[in-house]
Amino acid sequence: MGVTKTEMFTDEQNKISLFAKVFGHPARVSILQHLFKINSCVCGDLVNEIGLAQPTISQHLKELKNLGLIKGNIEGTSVCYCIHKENWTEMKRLMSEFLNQDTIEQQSCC
Amino acid sequence: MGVTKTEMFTDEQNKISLFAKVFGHPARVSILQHLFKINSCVCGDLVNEIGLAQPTISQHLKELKNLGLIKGNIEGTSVCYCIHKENWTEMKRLMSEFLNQDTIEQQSCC
DNA sequence: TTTATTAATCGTAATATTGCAATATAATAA
DNA sequence: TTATTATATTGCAATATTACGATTAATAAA
Repeated sequence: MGVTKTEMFTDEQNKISLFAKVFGHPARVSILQHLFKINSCVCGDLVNEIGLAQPTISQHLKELKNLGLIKGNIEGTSVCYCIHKENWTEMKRLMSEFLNQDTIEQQSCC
Repeated sequence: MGVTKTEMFTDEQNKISLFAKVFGHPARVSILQHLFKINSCVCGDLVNEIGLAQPTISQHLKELKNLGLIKGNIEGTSVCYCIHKENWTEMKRLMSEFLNQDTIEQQSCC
């Protein structure tokens, strides 16, 4: 197996888990933090910044792009990446709602 | 390979990705939502609630327990699970900081 | 004690993920 | 045209994840 049974869950649950999954690797966390820190397009230096091989970084970037969290602009021979702010905001709404479930009531039992 | 090179990342980046990874499966999202909805210990009915086999649910519960997000109390033949509120709050702080990086400045370029 | 009930663990098959060398592609520079 | 540079894609090996049947362990009920 190894295949997730998405059909038994709601769209929201599947969406949350898809976003979470892409954050489930430190390289992708690192890439996003770097893009936020620079706060502009980053061309090239992601491979030097993070210590993984170029094809590996390229693959991680692809996953972030597939989920719409970053966008890439071709600039000559290089590609410049930056955060897709609108989509990030939308993702954040979904994840925050999930994370803030605990603030609704308070009466733990164990 | 298939093995994550954690040694090239900071503790914070690895921690974020570990929490995110556990949210990266809809069954675990669903389990947590159910525990929050009930807002008390849940004994047994998680297997009925979610449509997966008992060993599968047990495995997902173990992962949530390993990260400290839930706790289980043995009650007779059954085990009662609930959210570990303190650890949830701590996790939330870490994840929120990561998610709210976009609010620091605003001057996208692409 | 015997029998049910409940949840954990073991074992295993199927699939997914990670990482990188090799190669391909695309744009610019000489 | 022919390098050169930067990124993407392919192919593959190693490992991880998901799911579940079978079994085990532990308590409760008869």
